[in-house]
Amino acid sequence: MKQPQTPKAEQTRQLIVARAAELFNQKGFAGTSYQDLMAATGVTKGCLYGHFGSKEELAVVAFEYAAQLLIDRVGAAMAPYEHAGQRLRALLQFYRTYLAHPVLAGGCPLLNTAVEADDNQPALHQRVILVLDRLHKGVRKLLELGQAQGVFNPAANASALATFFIATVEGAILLGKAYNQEQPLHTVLDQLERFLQQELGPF
Amino acid sequence: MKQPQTPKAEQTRQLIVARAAELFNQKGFAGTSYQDLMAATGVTKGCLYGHFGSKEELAVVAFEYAAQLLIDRVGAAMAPYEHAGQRLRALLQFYRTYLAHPVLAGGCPLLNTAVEADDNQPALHQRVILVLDRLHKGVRKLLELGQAQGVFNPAANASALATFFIATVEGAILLGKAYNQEQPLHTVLDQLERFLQQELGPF
DNA sequence: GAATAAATAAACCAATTGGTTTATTTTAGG
DNA sequence: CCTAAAATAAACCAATTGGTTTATTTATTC
Repeated sequence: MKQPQTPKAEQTRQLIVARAAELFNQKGFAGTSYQDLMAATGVTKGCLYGHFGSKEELAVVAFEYAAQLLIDRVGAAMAPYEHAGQRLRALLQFYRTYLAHPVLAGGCPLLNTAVEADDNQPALHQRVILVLDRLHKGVRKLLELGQAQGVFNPAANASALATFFIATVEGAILLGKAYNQEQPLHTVLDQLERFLQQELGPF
Repeated sequence: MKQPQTPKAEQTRQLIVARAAELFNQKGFAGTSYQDLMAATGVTKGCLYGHFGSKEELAVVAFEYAAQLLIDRVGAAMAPYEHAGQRLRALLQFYRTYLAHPVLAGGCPLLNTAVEADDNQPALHQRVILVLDRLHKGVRKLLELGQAQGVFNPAANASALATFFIATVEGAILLGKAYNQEQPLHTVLDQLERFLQQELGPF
């Protein structure tokens, strides 16, 4: 059953990917069965296998979809600004609303997939690293932009701060989800902002 | 098959718990089957069911074992010191060696279990929260001790810093495991230490 | 060494797993 | 409207899942 990619087929494929991404994000790879996928997509097993050769293949495509969604949302949050300080504030603000407006039901796909994949799914694990790299590069470039603009302390270690930013934000989401409360998320982001203000200068 | 808890039975039980804790920590709850458990423990399915009524029951006991192990190790790392600054340094040092000397194969059980359980296993999720609370309390008390000893800035928000500490450390472990490198872990912990120095004063 | 407890081996269970195939129906586009 | 593509329904697969039972063997106490 080859799919010569008619518009309709492409649309079905996208629906599958979007719903699968949510399911995997909530239940994990091992915890998601084809029955779950059929129920969530409203599509037949035959149709699923028509589009994706295996659960793993679907999971990889779904993760890349989720990761792109995340990156797009982060980008959109910062898009209105060009001043690096404003962009950084927008980025922090994006994560402040993460529990209320998650990119995907089930929390952060980067966090969830990283944890499950690192010991078990090499294909997914590899993609997680690529996305972490993209995210790190994005944050680092933002900090370097601010340094070039003269608004951030030029002596700050942009790369190390980007690493720290990602770790802290992911930890904050972990706590927020675990407690199902905004408070720990806000607490952590407030402290993170303090720290950044101090390393980069006021922004 | 009731187990009137003879010393031998207790010993077998502990072996099961220890090995199961590692397995669950590596493969997750959904990803671990009784076949896996039998292989890892070297014990029969009948024996497993003799000691634990279900996979979930075993997973809960195994998580509590892992969590206690973590708390004990953290405590042991700080035990040699009574000066709060030294204790805090020991705590940071403990996490610096976390990848090389993890409490349990598969990374941090708190991180792993929190991520998988929050949407799927209410029994485990509940225990995760209890352990996060204990950990938070421990860190907070350490900071308050330092304030009482006059070595930490008394104006610092001990509770918020404790939350921040846990989030950042878990995020650091996440990155270290994802990249399978010590570098991100060290980078994050170095920045965390800088921040703490600044909030608490030099220690 | 006898009594007892613990563990094994293995058969058994119904349900589900990931995955395949095929004939049929639905749908879309030229 | 007709063709080709897409999706369905359903049967099928062997393997595995979590879980139970029972008779037997192995250890461990006292």
